[in-house]
Amino acid sequence: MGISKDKSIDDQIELIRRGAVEVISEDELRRKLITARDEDRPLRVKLGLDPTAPDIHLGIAVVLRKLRLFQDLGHEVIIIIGDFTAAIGDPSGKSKTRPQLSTEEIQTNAETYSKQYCQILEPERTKVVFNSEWLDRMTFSDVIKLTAKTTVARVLERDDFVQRLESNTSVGVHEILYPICQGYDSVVLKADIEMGGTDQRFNNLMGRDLQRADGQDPQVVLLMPLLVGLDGAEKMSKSLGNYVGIYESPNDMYGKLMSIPDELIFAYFELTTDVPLDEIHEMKFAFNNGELHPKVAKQRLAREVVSIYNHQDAAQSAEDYFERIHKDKELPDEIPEVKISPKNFTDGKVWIAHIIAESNFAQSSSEAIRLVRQGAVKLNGERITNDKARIEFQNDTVLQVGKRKFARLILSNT
RNA sequence: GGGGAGAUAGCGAAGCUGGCCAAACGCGGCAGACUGUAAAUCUGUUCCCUCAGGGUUCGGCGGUUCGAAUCCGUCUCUCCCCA
Repeated sequence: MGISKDKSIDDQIELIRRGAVEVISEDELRRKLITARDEDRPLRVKLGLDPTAPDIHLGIAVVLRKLRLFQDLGHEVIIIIGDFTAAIGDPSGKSKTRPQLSTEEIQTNAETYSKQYCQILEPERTKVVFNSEWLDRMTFSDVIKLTAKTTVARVLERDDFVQRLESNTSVGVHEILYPICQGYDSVVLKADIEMGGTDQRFNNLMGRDLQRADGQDPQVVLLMPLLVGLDGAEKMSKSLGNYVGIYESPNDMYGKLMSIPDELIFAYFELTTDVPLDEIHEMKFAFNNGELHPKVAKQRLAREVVSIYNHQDAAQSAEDYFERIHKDKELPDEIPEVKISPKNFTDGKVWIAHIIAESNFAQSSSEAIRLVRQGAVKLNGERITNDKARIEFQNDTVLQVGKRKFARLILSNT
C-alpha cells in the first residue's frame, strides 16, 4: 500500500481543501505531498483528541473524515489521546477554567473513542498513542527547557486568554502550558500535518514553533470549521446537547438532521457528506431561486448522512419513519418503556405529575405540574390539563410530553 | 508583602438606606399557537413540595434583630492596583 499516484497533486489538494477553513500553508502542503510521492514515504498526519466527551458526533467526524481521506491517499494517521493534557483542560474557546478529569474517567473515555473512530478510519492505518507516554516522564528541568522555547507574550496573545484577562476571569498557569504540551506532541511524533478545528489554531501553530526550534520541518496545519450544532448557534458538542452522534440510530440521526435550521443545510452537505461540491452548488442555486424546497434538500442531507454510518436501506426506512411520525403525526414504532413504581398509588390511582417525573420527562413534580398546566401532556392521545388529576393506572398507557417525548408505561413490581 | 473591588437562581445582571424578595431585567431552557420537523414571531413558564397553602435559597460558617440577599464577625475563592 503506497502513496496514491493515480491522483495528481492538484487533485489531492483540492480534496484536502474541501470544507477546510485554512491550510498553513498550502505551499508547504504541496511540497510535502510531492516529497511523499517521490520518496514513497507516507506523511504523518496527527490529530489530538481530548478524551472528555467520549461520544463521537458529526462535528468531530468532520475532522476524522478528512483523516480518512489522507489514509485513502496513502498516508499514516496518528491519533493522540490527550490523556495527559486532559488532566490540564484545554482552555480553547472556554470562558472558564475547565474542570480537570480523573485518570479513570480519561481511561474509559479513551477506550470508547478507540472503539468509535473505527467507524470512520481504517483501523490498520491508524496509530493511537497516549501523550502521557512522553509528557508524564518529563522532569521539571525538561519542562523548563521546553518552555524556554516560547515566550509569555506569545502564549498570551491568544484570544481566549486575552478575553479572560480583560473580563477579570482567572487564567491558571497550568493552562498556559496546554498549547506547549500539545505542540510538543508534534515534536515527539515528528508530525507532517496536524489537523484540528479552527479553535485549535493557536495550539497547532505552537507545534510549528516548537518543531522549528527542534530543527524539524514544521507541520502543516489544516483547520476545519467547527460544525454548528442543531441549535444553529453554538458549535456542535456533547455538553451542549446539540449534536448528532455517529452511533445513534438511523431514526434519531435522520430526525435530528431534519431539525437543523435552513441556513445550515449546505454547510452540512459540504462538511458531513461526500456529495460532490458541484452538486452542492447546484442545489444551493436552486434553493436560492426557490426551486428547491428546503425540506427536500434536508431529506437528501439526512439520507446521505444516515447512509454513511449505516447500511444503505437504513436511510430510506428512517425517512419513511420520519414522515409517518411528523407528517402524519402517528405514534413512533418504538416507544421506550418506563417502569412506574406502585409506591405512589392509592386505590390503583396515581397522580399524573408523579408519572411524568418518574418517566424523567420532568426534573421535579413541580415541573411536571407546569407541563400539565401548559397542555403539554397527553395520555393515550388525550390531553390532560388538570394538574391534580389522578389517573387509573393501566399497563401500556402511552404518555406523551411535548411533541417528541413518548413513553409506554409499565407497572414495575417493586 | 501592601492597598482596593467582588462572590445573587443554568448564564449575564439588578437589589444591598433590613420586612412589599423565591428575588427585577436580558439570554438560555421548556411548553402552547403558527409551520415544512425547524427557524422567526406571539403567548405562557422557568427552586422544591399534590401547590388558592407550605418549605428551603442569594459563596461557607456564626452573630445582631420580632424579621437579613440586604447590618456585624470570620473563613474560602476571584479580580484589580502598587511593590
